[in-house]
Amino acid sequence: MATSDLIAKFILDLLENANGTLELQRATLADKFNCVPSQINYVISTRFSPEHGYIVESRRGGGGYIRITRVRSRPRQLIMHTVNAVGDSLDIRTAKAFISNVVNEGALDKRFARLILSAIGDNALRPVNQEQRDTVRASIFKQILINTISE
Amino acid sequence: MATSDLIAKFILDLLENANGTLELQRATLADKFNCVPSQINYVISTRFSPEHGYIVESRRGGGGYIRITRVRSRPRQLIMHTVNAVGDSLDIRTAKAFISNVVNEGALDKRFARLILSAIGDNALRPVNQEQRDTVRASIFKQILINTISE
DNA sequence: GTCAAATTTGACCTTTATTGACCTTGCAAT
DNA sequence: ATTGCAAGGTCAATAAAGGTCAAATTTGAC
Repeated sequence: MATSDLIAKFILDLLENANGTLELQRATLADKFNCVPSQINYVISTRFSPEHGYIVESRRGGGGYIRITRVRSRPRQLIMHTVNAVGDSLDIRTAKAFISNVVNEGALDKRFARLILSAIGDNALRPVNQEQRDTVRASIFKQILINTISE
Repeated sequence: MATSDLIAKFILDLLENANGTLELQRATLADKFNCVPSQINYVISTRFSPEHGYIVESRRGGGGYIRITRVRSRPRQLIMHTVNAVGDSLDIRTAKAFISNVVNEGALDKRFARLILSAIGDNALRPVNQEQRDTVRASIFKQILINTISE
């Protein structure tokens, strides 16, 4: 397993035990995993972004820290929030982040998630030219989410 | 026996021992069989596609992998039949007909059906211009159906 | 023996991870 | 205010995977 995955898993564990919020020292953590400090930033920005459902705050200087907080909201709300967060354009990476967040929060079934992914994946959108893909992706994504909660 | 067959057999064995799911390194495997890495893709796409009942996921970059999972699927024939019946273009009326047929046959859940409809409806495809819509619709539709039978 | 399908190869591309040099901010002792 | 250390932040270069596509070759049916 890649170092970044291990770090992410470690943070996830901490969050679990700490009931959704934690503070960590970048240098210390980097040391624990024998990596450079900036890799911690990499992990945080790729796996603990707002799209993934986390808020990250930090402070530099003596006694500095990085605080990660997991945000939860009720399913319907979360989905609407997600719909609103998606703009007119959506790349596949960001889409994946949104989806995994919604799944993690229990607001969406895994099977649905996979189905959505297949609908907005590059394979399905092959007939759409590159410049338009992200726009179409955003549209489909939002439409599906909206339909998911209606009824 | 052709190399591709040997590779396929090897993967099949691994799947057997690993109870239906496995992760492999493309380069390593290619090395083991003295072939170029892309031949692994060839084997996977010709013998472990969703149509054959497998889900393949992968990740690039450091610590990358290819994961193959064998899946159960009962109403596969009907769905595959439908996939094959859809050409390169699909208007919304025909799509609805296909979907309701599959639903009536019990091969697809109603909720899934609704989701698919919202993904290929004119609302979702608004950003796509008229001339291209049916093409895109066909592509998304097939992609979703194929993914539906895996899982 | 011919032709189409399947396989094999390789050049080139994209994505993800890792690393390190350099930058900014906060705090506290002068 | 100034200075110095203690954090954390940024960004670009490089490395480490896997993906794609089409040309070349082999195989098999007829």
